[in-house]
Amino acid sequence: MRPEDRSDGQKRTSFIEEARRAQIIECAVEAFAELGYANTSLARIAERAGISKGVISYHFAGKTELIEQIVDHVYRDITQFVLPRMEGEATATGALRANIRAVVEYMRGHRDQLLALGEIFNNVRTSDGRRRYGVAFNEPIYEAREELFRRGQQSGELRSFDPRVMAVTVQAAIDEMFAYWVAYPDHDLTAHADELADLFEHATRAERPRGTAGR
Amino acid sequence: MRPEDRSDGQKRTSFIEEARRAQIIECAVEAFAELGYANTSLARIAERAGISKGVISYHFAGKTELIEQIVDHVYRDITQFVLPRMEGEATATGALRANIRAVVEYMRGHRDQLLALGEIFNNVRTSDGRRRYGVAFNEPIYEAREELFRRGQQSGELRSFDPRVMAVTVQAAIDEMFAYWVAYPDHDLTAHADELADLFEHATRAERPRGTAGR
Amino acid sequence: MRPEDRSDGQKRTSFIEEARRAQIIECAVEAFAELGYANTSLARIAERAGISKGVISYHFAGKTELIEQIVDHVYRDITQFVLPRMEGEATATGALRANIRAVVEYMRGHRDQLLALGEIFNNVRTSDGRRRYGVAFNEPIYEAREELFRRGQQSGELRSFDPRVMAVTVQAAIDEMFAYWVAYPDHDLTAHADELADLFEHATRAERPRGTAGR
Amino acid sequence: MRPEDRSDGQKRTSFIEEARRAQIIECAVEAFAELGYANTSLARIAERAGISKGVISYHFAGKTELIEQIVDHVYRDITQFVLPRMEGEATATGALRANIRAVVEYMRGHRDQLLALGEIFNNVRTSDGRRRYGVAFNEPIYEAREELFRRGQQSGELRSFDPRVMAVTVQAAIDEMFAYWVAYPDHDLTAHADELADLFEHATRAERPRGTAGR
DNA sequence: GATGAATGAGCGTTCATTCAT
DNA sequence: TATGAATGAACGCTCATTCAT
Repeated sequence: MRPEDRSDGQKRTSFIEEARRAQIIECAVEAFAELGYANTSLARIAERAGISKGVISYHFAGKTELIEQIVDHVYRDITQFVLPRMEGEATATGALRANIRAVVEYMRGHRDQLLALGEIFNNVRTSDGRRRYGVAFNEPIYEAREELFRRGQQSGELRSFDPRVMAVTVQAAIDEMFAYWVAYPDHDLTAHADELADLFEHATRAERPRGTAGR
Repeated sequence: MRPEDRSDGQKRTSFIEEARRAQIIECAVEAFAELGYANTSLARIAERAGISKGVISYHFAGKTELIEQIVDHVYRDITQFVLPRMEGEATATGALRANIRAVVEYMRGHRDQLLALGEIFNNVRTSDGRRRYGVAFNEPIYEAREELFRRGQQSGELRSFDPRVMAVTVQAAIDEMFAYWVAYPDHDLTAHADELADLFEHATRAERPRGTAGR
Repeated sequence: MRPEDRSDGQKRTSFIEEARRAQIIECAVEAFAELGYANTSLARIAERAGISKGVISYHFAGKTELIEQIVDHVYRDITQFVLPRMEGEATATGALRANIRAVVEYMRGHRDQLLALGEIFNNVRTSDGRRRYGVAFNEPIYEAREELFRRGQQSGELRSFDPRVMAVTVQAAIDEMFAYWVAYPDHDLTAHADELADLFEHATRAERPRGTAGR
Repeated sequence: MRPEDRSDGQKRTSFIEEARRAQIIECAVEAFAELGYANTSLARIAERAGISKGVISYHFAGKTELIEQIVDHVYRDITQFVLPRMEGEATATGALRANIRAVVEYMRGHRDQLLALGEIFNNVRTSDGRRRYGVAFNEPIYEAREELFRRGQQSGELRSFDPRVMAVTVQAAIDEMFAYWVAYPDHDLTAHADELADLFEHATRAERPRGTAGR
């Protein structure tokens, strides 16, 4: 029985327990990133970690739980990295630019994590065949960005558009920037990020009224 | 033994042969779309087609060839559908809008095909572990769209931006629109398409020179 | 229904029928020789013959009958070649030497046939797991050679030894000469054959009585 | 995952691991001997061992490794048995006779091992279609026997003949003696062995010079 | 006479999982 | 805590054979 299951609530996880879990998660991330979802078996992960295959089953209830832990771990990591870097921006445009830059900065240091997350999102299914981590999993991100756009529209900074479509599209643009960089590692991420920021600035900002130009 | 490509080019495949191959491809597309790549085995495909598992091996050299045929089939289909609908547009903005609308129209009638293509693109790997259909597979699309943007920039219709980033981002926006619609089948595709067209119109059109308005 | 099955006894096999059967047997021999028994399937044979797989099943009751036909064909061929070349030899030693030389001559022109025969002998089993063509299949050869040796012993040409062991060993020596030549195609078959003839001459000839030497 | 060769060389395989491997090898030998190469599948071997099919794949990297282990095992076994029994023989003729007797003695107790080895030698091929264990695999035996004959020729004990042909023929004679005994289990192996020893003694010993006898 | 099409069994292999130690 | 050992299902694929045309 793993310590976590203890009912007395004491010392739910030992240090060594946590270290093993972290090590396994790390190796699993590497495996998913390098080999792809379909080619990543528990045996391959164990091989990378230099441990017996059974150890994974001991520390995680099954492949499903291991994957959930990976998703949790990476998601928490990204959020902790990106959110602080978006604070203090007065305008929606500024916040979006900061958002994109922060994500790009994260990408550089966490290529494997993001690749693994992508493999998992694209492939993991529930037993009834539906995606386990569908678009719906992005809802928090969409909603935050929607809120950002809505405030910008209310303040007159941004033009009128569907905030949900814009939020979804921004995410798609960022994700594809990552995929493109993975495919072409020499690709200039910083330039791409700036282009994206410009793109969405033009796409969202309020238009100066045409008639007033000659005033 | 299936009749191989004859050197004289005559009667390469019989009618019944083609029918079976088409049926198998169709069922495979359904399976990939519904079950996802990792859960789609030849047995599952055969089950859907109501045939014995070995029949697939009889008509296709292997799973690899079946997948290649699916990719070829869908790619040819989508190209034949979209390209004609983009002709006759004078402006880059108009062409892009027509492009988005055509793809949306295709999506409605070919949800499974596009889903299957996505599953295949995201998962198929060569024996050395690299993606079989990587971003590079989108190169023709990127280049066509780049050319469109470049001509728009030269004519003064569009502002200055990196055409490659814009091309990549347009594709990402379209792909994500599809994924979003799959996740939320009640989502208004037409409205989304129009929003995208507006978005990229704002993002790409030339800015009226600030100084010339005689303020 | 194949013509052979006709009860009226007329024209049991047509010319074209025989030609096809001969062609299939020839290609099967090649396949067994090149690929080995385990890798030779009806499909592979058909491929070599440039015919559909089903044709073999049409002309032969099954793989079993095809193999039987091959054995019959090759056996008859060998016998027809070797026997005439052994006639006219007065002594047992001379007959054996002629025998070895004739077989060697046959080997040179029928490498594949002998290889195929070997593959079949070593591998074909009856349904109860026993060898279909065991050592027992060599009985006619053994007996003929035994008879030769026995006559040589009666005439005083040969010393006293077990004719059966000698007959078996001669066959083994010839078979291994063939295998060795197959493995080393540059090996000098003629020299090997002469060595064998010498070897068995020394091994079989009557010894001059030791005591009489000083007479 | 089976514990691979550790770099520190410690505890490479557990006791139970070795026991299972030995058991599987033993059952595989039986299966090859009884059923023949083509009819021996991992499933059949597992059936004999009373274990699940996957267990074999767990203990051996694949069918190839299992077969290699069988060959290694039997080869080592036979060498350890025969070599000591050939020592202390002063003459080449004596050594050869001891050799034949030792092999016969081994045959009696290891019928299946030798049968299995034969099945494997005659059938296993590399992926390019060539024999995995060809005649070349007998080279060490040939060379040792060649050396024996050569020394006998130099000492004047043996007549002049091609040592390689003689070595190859001796091996063929021994192998065929085994095959004959397998086909006719009541066959008198001891008598056969003595006949062979006589045969090769006559075939190899120096002839008394014809002229010196003072006829 | 000949063929394309299909079948069902069996192949070697990989997998996630279980369990006694 | 950790592991080696084992399992049974499923995988992609090949096979000899059957059969309607």
